Amino acid sequence: MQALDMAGHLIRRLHQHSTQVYTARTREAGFDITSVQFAALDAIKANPGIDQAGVAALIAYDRPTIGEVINRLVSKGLVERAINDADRRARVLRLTPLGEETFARLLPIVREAQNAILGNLAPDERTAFMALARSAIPAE
Amino acid sequence: MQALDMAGHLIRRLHQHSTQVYTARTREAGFDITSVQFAALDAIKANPGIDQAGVAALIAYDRPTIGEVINRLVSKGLVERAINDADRRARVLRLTPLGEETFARLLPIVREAQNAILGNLAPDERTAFMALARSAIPAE
DNA sequence: TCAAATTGATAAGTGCACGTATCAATTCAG
DNA sequence: CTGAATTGATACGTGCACTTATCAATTTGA
Repeated sequence: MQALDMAGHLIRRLHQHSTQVYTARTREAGFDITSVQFAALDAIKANPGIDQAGVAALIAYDRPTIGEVINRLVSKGLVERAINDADRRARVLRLTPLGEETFARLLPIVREAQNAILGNLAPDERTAFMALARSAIPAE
Repeated sequence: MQALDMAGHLIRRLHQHSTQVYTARTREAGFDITSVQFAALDAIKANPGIDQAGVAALIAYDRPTIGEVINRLVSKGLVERAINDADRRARVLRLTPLGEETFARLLPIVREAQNAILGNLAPDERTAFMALARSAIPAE
């Protein structure tokens, strides 16, 4: 068992833990919005009129994945998608009123989940971890 | 854009980066074995005769996922699966000779990839990161 | 001892995550 | 100005990752 203490394995375990905490907290609060969907909502809220490729670039996903994520957000009534008249290839995205309201209610829960994710670390360790993580991630 | 600097998002980006480095290195070397498949091979090599549930527990996956991973390893001829006569529910797993040989050739490449994954960190930062990651992951 | 609980495996379904390919729309270069 | 390259979106395929459900085999406990 050499794999267990490799960086890649630890990072995967962290990601697994992070996802489980996120899902548990948001479900408890009555939401059915995955972390990718939340990130997409956040990007669209901050950049109304952005297109799908823009969202993908902002939150570091590939376009096919984001296309399907947006599909789910549209079918949940949280996002509206329209053809951009200036560039007819692009789909202009905006939060619906329900999307705005849902995001506002979800945000504090997601924030709280972040503390829980690093709940095994002391406050100064959390800061150190976040700084190291930021450095380790390649620029783009 | 509040999500970008949240712990969950940083961890996801790290995981994405880690997977990309692993995949690039192993593909370059001519292998088609994912990181989960490698972890499973490692667990089976270290514990010949282990069953699927044992592998899942060791490397922290759910049983259905590991079942499919083992399927792929069996169809690649790297693992053999037999019914355990002592407990006929269980499938006893072992590396085939090809599995042994493949693992031996793959191991140094995977090890090298671990350094590359944390390539943006200085040596002492890597140690610190690994220690914080270990602490952050829940006990079991 | 035998019904109940547990355990190992698998099936079915959802949702990423990414590579590759394709198509349409736009931009750019000669 | 027009053919080539680029860009936005989508389709398709693979491989996780997990939940829930089901079934069979085993263990257990009254």
